[in-house]
Amino acid sequence: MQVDFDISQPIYQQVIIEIQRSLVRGELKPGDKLPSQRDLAQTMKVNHNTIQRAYREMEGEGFVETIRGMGTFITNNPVIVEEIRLKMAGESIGRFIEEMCSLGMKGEQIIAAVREHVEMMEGSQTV
Amino acid sequence: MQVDFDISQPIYQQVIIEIQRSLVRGELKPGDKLPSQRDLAQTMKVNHNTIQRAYREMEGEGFVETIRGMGTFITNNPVIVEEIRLKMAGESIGRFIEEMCSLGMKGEQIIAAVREHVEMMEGSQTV
Amino acid sequence: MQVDFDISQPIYQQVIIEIQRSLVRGELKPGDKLPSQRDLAQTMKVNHNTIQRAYREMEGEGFVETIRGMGTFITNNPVIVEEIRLKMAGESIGRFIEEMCSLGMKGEQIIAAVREHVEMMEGSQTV
Amino acid sequence: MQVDFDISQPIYQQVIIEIQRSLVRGELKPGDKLPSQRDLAQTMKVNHNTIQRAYREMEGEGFVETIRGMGTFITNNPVIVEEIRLKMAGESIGRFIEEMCSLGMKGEQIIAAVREHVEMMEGSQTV
DNA sequence: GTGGTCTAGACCACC
DNA sequence: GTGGTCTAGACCACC
Repeated sequence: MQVDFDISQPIYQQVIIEIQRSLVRGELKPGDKLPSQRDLAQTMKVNHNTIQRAYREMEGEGFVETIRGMGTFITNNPVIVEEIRLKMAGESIGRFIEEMCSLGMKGEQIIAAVREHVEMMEGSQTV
Repeated sequence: MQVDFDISQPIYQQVIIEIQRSLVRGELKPGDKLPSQRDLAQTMKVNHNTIQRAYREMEGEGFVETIRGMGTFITNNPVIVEEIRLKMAGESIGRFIEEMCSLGMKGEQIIAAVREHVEMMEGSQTV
Repeated sequence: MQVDFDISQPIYQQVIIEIQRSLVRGELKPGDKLPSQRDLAQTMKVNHNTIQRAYREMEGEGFVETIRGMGTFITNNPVIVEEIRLKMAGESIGRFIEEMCSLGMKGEQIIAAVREHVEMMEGSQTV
Repeated sequence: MQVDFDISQPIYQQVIIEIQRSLVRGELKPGDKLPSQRDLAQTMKVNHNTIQRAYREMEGEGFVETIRGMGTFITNNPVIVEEIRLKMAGESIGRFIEEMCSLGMKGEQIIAAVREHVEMMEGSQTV
């Protein structure tokens, strides 16, 4: 879980996104233990308080649970995987549509452009 | 044209993108003179070689023209605005679809999700 | 808002309680601006991060709203005063009943003892 | 008998309360010998003069008796258990009603709120 | 070992 | 001026 950080976003948010991606990709599963705050801090070369902030935010969203003295765990509820996936997809779509609008494209044009791109990709993959 | 830079991409590319955005937004027009390399370097607080690299890349794409002793100008051809717009839209769509695929979503799902989001936005504005 | 801290509870929680009490007592009202994080930190002789933690927790509960560069404000909704009052009363009752149970008293005994005490007080105040 | 101390109250009083709680919980019985002042001081990590002060106060209340050369004993009278229980309950009720009044609640409301809370607890356990 | 709290102090973004 | 982020490091509680 070694990543380079972006200056355009707080580190703790990038930590959250990395963990959520791992969950969506299936590398982490509901009930799994996350690395200890200090360990992950060392691995990611950031301060333990920064990891704690990330873990605490995720706890506030019900995505992880912290048991004092034991560690932090992905909430043991299979539903969260789908929840996180949808949340991340929604954010991705939001950013994308904003970008397209700033390029002067309107709703129908955006949908058409995405469809075109998708069909092009599927065509090239002989689906 | 004050921006914050991202460490995830060379600065000269970010400079190019900023200039292209200005063109698409209509703040720059075909035939307009760009700031001198040293002026822009100062404004953007980057090294003037970085600006030079950006201008040279754009010249290679036929997007700008440098006239010795006069400065650098947006190519005086109205068509380039649309070209740039489409190029940027295509890049944006590419990144977006890549993100969605990494979240496990497939072609039709992506199109449906975008349509849903667009309709939601239009619904809340048109009514 | 000068208080002495208790070692039995985190400082940031004590800060939250002090602010909630001020609200319930009417010294603070919905919409009021709280002291800036740095100012309150200085007044209370704690670190600004400790105050920030308190403010952030309250924001998570929808009790205050922070506007970057402007400050932190009690949520401008009269309903919260009653919400906070009920929340604090509930916590108070919970602690009390726990204490009484640890003294071996049961439900009806506790109610009877409270009633007795209340009537004694009201009697002595000529109500 | 390991406890954390509160700065809001003299330590010797906290020592007294701990001993009284042990009696009410049945961990100590009338006639039992208390630890020696120096032993208890070491266990509780406080100065032995603090323990001496606590023992002396309790002796003043007739709750313990010190026999020169033998040690300090809980007064060998079964009635004291009930006395202590009632005294502690009374203090607890007093603090509680003060808290509720400071939240703007009046006598009947307080009784109603306690009854509600108690019934809720019993409902969830009896069923 | 694991998380929780706190500090002092730095630097940033927005106004 | 106001909040936001981050660090290094301390000390604590619980196991």
